[in-house]
Amino acid sequence: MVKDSPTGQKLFESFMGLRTISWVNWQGTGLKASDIRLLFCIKKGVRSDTNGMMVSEISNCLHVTSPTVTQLIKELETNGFLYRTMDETDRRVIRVRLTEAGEVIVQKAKAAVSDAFNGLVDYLGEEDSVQLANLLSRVSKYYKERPPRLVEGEGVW
Amino acid sequence: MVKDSPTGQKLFESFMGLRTISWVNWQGTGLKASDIRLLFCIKKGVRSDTNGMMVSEISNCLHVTSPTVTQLIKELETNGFLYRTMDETDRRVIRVRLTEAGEVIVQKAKAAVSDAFNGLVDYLGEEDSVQLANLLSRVSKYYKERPPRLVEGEGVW
DNA sequence: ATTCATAATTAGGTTGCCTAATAAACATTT
DNA sequence: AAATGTTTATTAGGCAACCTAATTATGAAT
Repeated sequence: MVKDSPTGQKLFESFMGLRTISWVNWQGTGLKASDIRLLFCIKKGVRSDTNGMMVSEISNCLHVTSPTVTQLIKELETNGFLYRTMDETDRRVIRVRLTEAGEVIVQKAKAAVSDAFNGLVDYLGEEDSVQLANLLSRVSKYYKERPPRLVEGEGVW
Repeated sequence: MVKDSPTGQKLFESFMGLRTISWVNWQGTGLKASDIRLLFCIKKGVRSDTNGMMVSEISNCLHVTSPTVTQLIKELETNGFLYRTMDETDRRVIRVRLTEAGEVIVQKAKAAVSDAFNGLVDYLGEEDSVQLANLLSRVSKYYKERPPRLVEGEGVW
């Protein structure tokens, strides 16, 4: 028996309303949103990992499958924003790092993010913005801990 | 000169973390997420409009272009979940309404939403859930009022 | 030595949008 | 009334951002 939850419905509608928002205009970088996210992910991951990032680590970080990562990497490598090296101890593994050009793009992209989000933060106010970020983090955490149930049978589930 | 905004960066990361979440499992309905959103939109819009919804109204409601709406409608019409009629006073306009089968699917889908979101609402707590919904509404409103700046020239903008 | 598991890749497909061009009907101007 | 412009929906075609299944190479375990 499913509980009727107006709050749940409201939340659902709110999240759906965000679907088509294009948060940042990346045109200045000449790259696509998915490319930038990948570069951000590597920038972040390599700080604490001098070996460069594995495809599987990136996959986990971005919540996408490894074929998707391979695809993204391939394009960005030919454009010279990152490079791969073989892992020294496990030859199945490749290590991905930013090139100098990649670092430059990341800086540009960060500026674009600031520019895009300053307006929103001003609109919401600093306090509410922080709270929103925290709530959204909790939402992500919830879905990470509790992956969606799989369906079989005839009901809605 | 762009202000450095850690709050903006945090918000950005939080929103990006939501990207790949599949909020509701619609398999029980046999339809895709975009189909369900369209049916919800019509269900909502026709309450206050006995004439059925125009393509342009749906387009506005879902924040997608009218060719996208036409495409969605076409599929759902052949599946028998909605039907079109010509407007009586303006022959350019078509009016879209749910069929009985469409109404049934909408009810099923609403149950699926409740089922999917009850868990999240429990996790966040009722109060925080409501607050989150409100904050997200404000975000939507911000982007509706203030469409993204267009780019030209060489800077990040 | 064989079997199993893991890492990355290749190939091909789907979803969910988009833009540009077109057709039909309505509205406005001359 | 005719021409022009505008609005509505549609058709055609394309792209971004993912996915699954199958494959190859290597490493780990029995």
